[in-house]
Amino acid sequence: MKKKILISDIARDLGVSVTTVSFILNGKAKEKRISEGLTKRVLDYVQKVGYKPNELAKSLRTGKTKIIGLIIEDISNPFFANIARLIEAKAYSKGYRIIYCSTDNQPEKTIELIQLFRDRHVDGYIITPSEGVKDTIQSLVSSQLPVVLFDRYIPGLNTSYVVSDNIKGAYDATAHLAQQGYKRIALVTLYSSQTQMRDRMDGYMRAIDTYKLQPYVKKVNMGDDEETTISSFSAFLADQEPDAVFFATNYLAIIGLKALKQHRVSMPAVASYDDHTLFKLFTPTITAVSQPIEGIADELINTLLNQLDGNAKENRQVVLPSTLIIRESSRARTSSTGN
Amino acid sequence: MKKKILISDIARDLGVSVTTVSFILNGKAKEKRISEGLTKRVLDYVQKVGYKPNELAKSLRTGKTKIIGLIIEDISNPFFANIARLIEAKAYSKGYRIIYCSTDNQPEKTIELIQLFRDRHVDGYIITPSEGVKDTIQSLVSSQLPVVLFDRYIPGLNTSYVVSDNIKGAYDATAHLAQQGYKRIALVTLYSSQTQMRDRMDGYMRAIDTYKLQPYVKKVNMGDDEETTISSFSAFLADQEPDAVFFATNYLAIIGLKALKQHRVSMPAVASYDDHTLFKLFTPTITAVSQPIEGIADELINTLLNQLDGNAKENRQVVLPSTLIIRESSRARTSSTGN
DNA sequence: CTGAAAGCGCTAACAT
DNA sequence: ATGTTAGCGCTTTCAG
Repeated sequence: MKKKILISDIARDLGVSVTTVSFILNGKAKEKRISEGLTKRVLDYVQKVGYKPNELAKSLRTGKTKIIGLIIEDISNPFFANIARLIEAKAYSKGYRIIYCSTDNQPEKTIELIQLFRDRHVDGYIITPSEGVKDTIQSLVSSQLPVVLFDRYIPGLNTSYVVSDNIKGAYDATAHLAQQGYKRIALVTLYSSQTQMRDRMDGYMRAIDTYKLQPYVKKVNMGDDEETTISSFSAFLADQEPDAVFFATNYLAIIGLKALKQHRVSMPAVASYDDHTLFKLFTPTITAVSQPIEGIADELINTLLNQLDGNAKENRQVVLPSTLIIRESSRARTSSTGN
Repeated sequence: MKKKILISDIARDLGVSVTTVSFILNGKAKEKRISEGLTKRVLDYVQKVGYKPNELAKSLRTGKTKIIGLIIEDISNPFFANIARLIEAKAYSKGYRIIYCSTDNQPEKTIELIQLFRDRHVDGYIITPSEGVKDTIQSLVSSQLPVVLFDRYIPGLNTSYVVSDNIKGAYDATAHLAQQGYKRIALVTLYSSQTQMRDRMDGYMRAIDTYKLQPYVKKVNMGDDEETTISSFSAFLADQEPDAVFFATNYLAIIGLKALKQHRVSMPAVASYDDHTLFKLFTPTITAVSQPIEGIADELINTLLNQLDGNAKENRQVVLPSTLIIRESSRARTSSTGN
């Protein structure tokens, strides 16, 4: 149907040189002082025949693809999905396209994806680094490629990043539970030394210190199947009998809620880092630390575009505040429940 | 850090021609009868210096990118997100990469994305078509590009597609509600003439016919903000007083549940097309028609790979069965509720 | 078995 | 102001 039409075709048809057409097409008509008339004639003709330059050839020639690679932990987590959507929209308006992939937080997959994006010559990278990818990211940075990390960063690696204030967010949630009268406040987190997890633990511990409580920490394995995690968590509940539980991520909270629902133990107070649609609909509604999604997306794309434009003197390291959203699940502890 | 190394570099270093290296790299050593020894020597060297061919140049030359474009309605909907993940994994194992984007079901965005992918010369397309993109898809097909639609298809356009049995799924859910003793069973759906919506309506109506009930249909606008939809739905509930509601999609159900939760009307029985994590956690748990996600992903990728390999005599149009998952929200109607 | 060379479609010095 | 032309890095025909 559509015969592929080339820049040389349109040059020939119009009796001008390809250079002229190329200049006009790339908005250099003014700069190269090409006549208004000709410019318009070319543009109109291009429009008419529906000429589209071969982006592959263009990229090969210029070394630019106008593509940003977005490598995130899990596209099916609403937190990441929403950030992805926002970034996509913002990048789009700046003439960049996004291609994204999920890592499932697996180092091998992350490394492979970064390699894939390198092969495809993406212009810049936005990454939620999993553990064990320090070298790979390092090599990106050393190759002068624009990179900005988010949700977590890599200690000892000087890159740009955008994260939320995990310490304060976790502190606020824990302190809130303490203020509501809960005494045995547990933290449910992952076996993970990633910065966001470490910081949430830190925030939790600081609040525990402030209120002179005892810590109860349950760690679970990211990779385990849901059944295993549920029963392990249930065992923890039975064993430690916390009267409040703070989940370090929304997917941990969801698994926890499943466990609570299944095992019909008496419901402790609950709070979670990261918000989720479910939290507004669960009975009771769930208190959560909400990250500033829009702000994170803004900072990410601005930081990256800055680097892409070459205006990046230094790396930007942004920490944005989270907000505690208080819902039913952290209602003040009733005396009847206590002793 | 990494000096970009070219095929000519490795040819020079090894004292052979680029042709030889290229042949070896592309697995044509045997075919071209290049000595085992040389083949190994080249491969080892390539390995050692970490040579990576420039995929851009390769694509420009061969006209193949080994990339599949995945254009879906909404990556933040778990149904689509999960399918995307499965497709990604399967494509990956066949040497294809996936790049995906969301359309928000907007025709303009869909058309733009298809154009973008065309510009990037993706080898094949998997698309959830929004309304009003018939011509664009047509032009893809006419240009002999491998395309397979899913979740819905475009009537009057002969393409491959993979959908679930929407009529039967909706029929089953509605019939189930009827069998449980509900009399005023409402359907909540979108203003949309897309095939999946039309078919779900159809299935609902057939069940209504079978059980000699009256239909109650509420249509809402996809584009409206949540508030508007909630109040419009609440008005419908107050006005029509259905004793059971069947939602045509999971996001409609979620909005509906929010409305029910907010307005504290007496809870009707509820069922939804498409499952969702939330449905297992809501109180009551929500009955849902679950689509065979794995099966859909399998069929999609197989159909597309078939076309990519050129073994596609004809278009494949696959309809997969859905499964009704009965949960608490459709418990038999109690006499106390009735009259 | 291996090498020379012609492009894939485009951009941008360089020349005019 | 516009045309000529040399590549970007790779694959692949055609000759040895």
